[in-house]
Amino acid sequence: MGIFTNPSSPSFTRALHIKDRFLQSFDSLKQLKHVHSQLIRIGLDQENYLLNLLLRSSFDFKDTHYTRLVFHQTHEPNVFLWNTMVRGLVSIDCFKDAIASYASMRREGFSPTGFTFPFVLKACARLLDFRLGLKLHSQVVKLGFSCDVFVNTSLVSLYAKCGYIEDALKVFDDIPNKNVVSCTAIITGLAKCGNMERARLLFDEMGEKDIVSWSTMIQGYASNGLPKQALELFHNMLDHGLKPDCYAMVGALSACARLGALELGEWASSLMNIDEFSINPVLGTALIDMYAKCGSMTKAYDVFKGIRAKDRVVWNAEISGLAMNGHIPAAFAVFGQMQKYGIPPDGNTFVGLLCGCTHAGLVNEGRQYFNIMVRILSLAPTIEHYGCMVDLLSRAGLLDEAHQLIKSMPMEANAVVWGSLLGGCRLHRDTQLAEHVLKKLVELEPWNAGNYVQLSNIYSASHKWDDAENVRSLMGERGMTKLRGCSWIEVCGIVHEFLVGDTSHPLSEGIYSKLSELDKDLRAAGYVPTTEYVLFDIEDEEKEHFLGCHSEKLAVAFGLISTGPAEVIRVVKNLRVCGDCHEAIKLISKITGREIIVRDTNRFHCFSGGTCSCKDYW
DNA sequence: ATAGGGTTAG
Repeated sequence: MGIFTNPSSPSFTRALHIKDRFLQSFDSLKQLKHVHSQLIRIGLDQENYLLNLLLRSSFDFKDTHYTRLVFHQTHEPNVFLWNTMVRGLVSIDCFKDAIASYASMRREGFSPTGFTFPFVLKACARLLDFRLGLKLHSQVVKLGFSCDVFVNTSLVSLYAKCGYIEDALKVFDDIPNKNVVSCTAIITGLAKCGNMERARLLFDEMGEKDIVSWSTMIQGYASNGLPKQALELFHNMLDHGLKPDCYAMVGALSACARLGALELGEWASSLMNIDEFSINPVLGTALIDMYAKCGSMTKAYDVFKGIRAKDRVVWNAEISGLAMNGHIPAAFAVFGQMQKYGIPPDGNTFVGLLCGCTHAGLVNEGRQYFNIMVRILSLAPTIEHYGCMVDLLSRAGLLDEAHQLIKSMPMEANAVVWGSLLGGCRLHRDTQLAEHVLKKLVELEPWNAGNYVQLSNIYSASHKWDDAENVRSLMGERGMTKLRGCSWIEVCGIVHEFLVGDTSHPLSEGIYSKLSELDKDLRAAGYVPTTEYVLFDIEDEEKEHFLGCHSEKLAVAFGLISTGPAEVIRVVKNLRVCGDCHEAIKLISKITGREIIVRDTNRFHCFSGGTCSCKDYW
């Protein structure tokens, strides 16, 4: 029996006093230890209720040494103390220790309670240990917790995190009293495996929605490449009178980043106290990334400067942003700063740096960074690093060396790597190697129509008519639908979408008359439309007249007629920018004196005064 | 007398 059962005991008031002290927070471990010493002095240091509060507070300081000391000095730990131990270890990310602690608890003969399982299952989920999960699940059943909604929600989350969505669904379906949390757990799992339709059905069926469920859906759309749906839901959430939390904000910002929707992104960020972005590095990173992907590095840098506790991810986002926007010396300088501040770089840091080298064609610098990473820092290069190196070498025309590197890689090359080599083939007009690469790409991405189109174009150009025809019929057999080129432009906070040859826009007439006006100007400037790009074109479209109707041209023309003369025109395209359009947009930037930024699947093209920041390589 | 499950950026 504990001290609180006997109010007449002389220690009762002192125990109450100490209990109240535990309900406040502690500024330092020293303060906590002081209260511990008081417990010992007044002889209450074996009072399990108070010890449990002490143990719980001790985890705030992430000092497992002291935590263990408290626990081991307890003569007769009860199940509350064991649960607190497991929970605390999970809360400080010591998942293996948490599981070990659970094992000790069982060895000591304690039977887990309904509270124990959520903690230990969470540890298991974070370790992605499916086998242990199965064992725990059978204990859950054996000990009679199969109807506990808390325990089952943890199981759903565990299976979903490990990628076993069917098992997760099975557990979920059998939960008798589902609630908003268990629904959110399964929605997370469905979103993770890309099944947003089913996730949405469940979401719409949920009676009660809270900020977590909204945020989960928004984030699910954003990370599954459905940014418009993400933003639509974000608006819905606001209409329901909910204020975005940092999770919803990160989802909305990443959707804006994908769409290149700068104004929307700034509007979204204005819904949150601006200080939050300086205090929370996750939020800050999302905002940097949004600005970077919208081509606005000046603003990204302001955010970056303001973030108080810059972790490695913050630094990486800034470096990558600068690199992808072509500010290479600045990217190198920020890397220098990062080292000065003693933040050790990781693999992602080097992806950013190598991407910068590729952008600027700095072959030697790229080789140096690769060596620093591998030889000095002993970081194992991933396929992304090889992709950057292949890109770098290919761009410089070192196609053989790039091809050799692919063959010598410790892993199988993926489509990105082969795609980089193909870029080099395109730039340096090597159709033979391109044919080889495209065959690989068709194998690796049988669903990607662009590869078939390019391969067939190359066959046609080298008069291999039969091969060309075979590729075409293969496309037909596989029921391929060509991915239609699609571009977005945001004007006054509204995202306008254009498809190839689109005439559905309300201002379509104005857009096309602007295009024919530009056509005259371009011809007067001596521009001759080129057909050689057709060879490597991924959009299989008739080019019956110059300045045809590729989506990026439509979007640019719309930008010209609907924005002020000093505004930057920002277009985002879902495919690589077409070569012909690229030439045309360069000249449009010269004739109109406008700055035009086109982000395609590979990189930024900043057109200004008749040239492009990509130096005609993409 | 004590506690619990679900959501974020590269």
